[in-house]
Amino acid sequence: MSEVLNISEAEWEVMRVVWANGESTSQQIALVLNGKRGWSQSTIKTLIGRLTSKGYLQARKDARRFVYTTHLEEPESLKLEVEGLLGRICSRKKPNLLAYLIENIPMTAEDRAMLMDVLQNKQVVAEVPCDCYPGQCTCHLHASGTILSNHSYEENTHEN
Amino acid sequence: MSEVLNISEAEWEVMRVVWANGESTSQQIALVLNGKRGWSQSTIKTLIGRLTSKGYLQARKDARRFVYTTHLEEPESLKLEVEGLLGRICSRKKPNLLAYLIENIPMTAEDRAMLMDVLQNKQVVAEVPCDCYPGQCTCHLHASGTILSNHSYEENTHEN
DNA sequence: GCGTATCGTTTACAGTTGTAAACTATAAAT
DNA sequence: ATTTATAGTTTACAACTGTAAACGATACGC
Repeated sequence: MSEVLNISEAEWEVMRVVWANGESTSQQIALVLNGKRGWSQSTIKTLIGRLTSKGYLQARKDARRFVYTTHLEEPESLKLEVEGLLGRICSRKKPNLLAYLIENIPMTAEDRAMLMDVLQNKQVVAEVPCDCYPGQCTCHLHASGTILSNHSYEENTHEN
Repeated sequence: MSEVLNISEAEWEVMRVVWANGESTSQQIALVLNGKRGWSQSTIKTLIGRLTSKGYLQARKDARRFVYTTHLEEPESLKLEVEGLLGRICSRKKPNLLAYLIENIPMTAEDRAMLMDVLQNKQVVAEVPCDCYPGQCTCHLHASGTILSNHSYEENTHEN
């Protein structure tokens, strides 16, 4: 549960059907995705084929047709994808993104309470280190000013 | 600030340099990305070219060279990307993803307090509606228990 | 047994992405 | 003026994606 997934957007649509329904035939998948995206059976077959060779779907012969299953879990998969995206920004900016998401994801009172709880139990650190490659984040711009050991981005709100 | 971005992974690396340094020449960008990814100047030029034709970078002639800038903001861009990913799962599952992120994103006490605050002020809804296409989410499987009006996918989970 | 519907497999083909060499223009150095 | 360094533009090319038609095998209806 930590390698990088290689599921394209279109392939993801197929995975969702299998995640939602468990064992699925290409026909069932095609039914859903023909409705949702207008894709032909051919297209679905191609996508299933690709997912199968990538190892994300398993095919079990059942009488005349194949039944497809997956060992992947949807939540895990999405986590991997999201983590991939989060790797694109400085760690120090991630809490702000979180704030944005909290503001924009609709939730019930229970959800909120649950998140409250998670947040309350969250371990914090004294400082979140900038993990960007120098030149890709303003944290580093002033970092080497006086070489002051390791922490050195106290006034990053402005640059030159 | 709401269209879908089309910035590939490699292109994003270029954007980060411009976001971090503001006006940048291809040379500066190449310096950073040669260090980080080992890419040649040629590669950088290609990426810059693509970003420019996509309209994500603007080129201003400065003496003999071009200076590149962007009108995009990094946080906005990432939000768009993340939102794209979030569109891949049922809205009802998003709060759980949030919990996961809170648990896994390192933050300071201030960050946590800030998020607490955001959470405390968060408007909640009585119920988060499932926004999945039928057949791509289990929410729908049981949703039609007694209704059976227009939708007709109640027994797709099995076929002969 | 023979046509027909149904699967799965092969082939197709254009667009995007990663990665870069080759080519061209031009300014700087001598 | 000629070489050389530097910047940008064109061309390249394989892998991956989106989308599907064509082909082949086979089971079902009659």
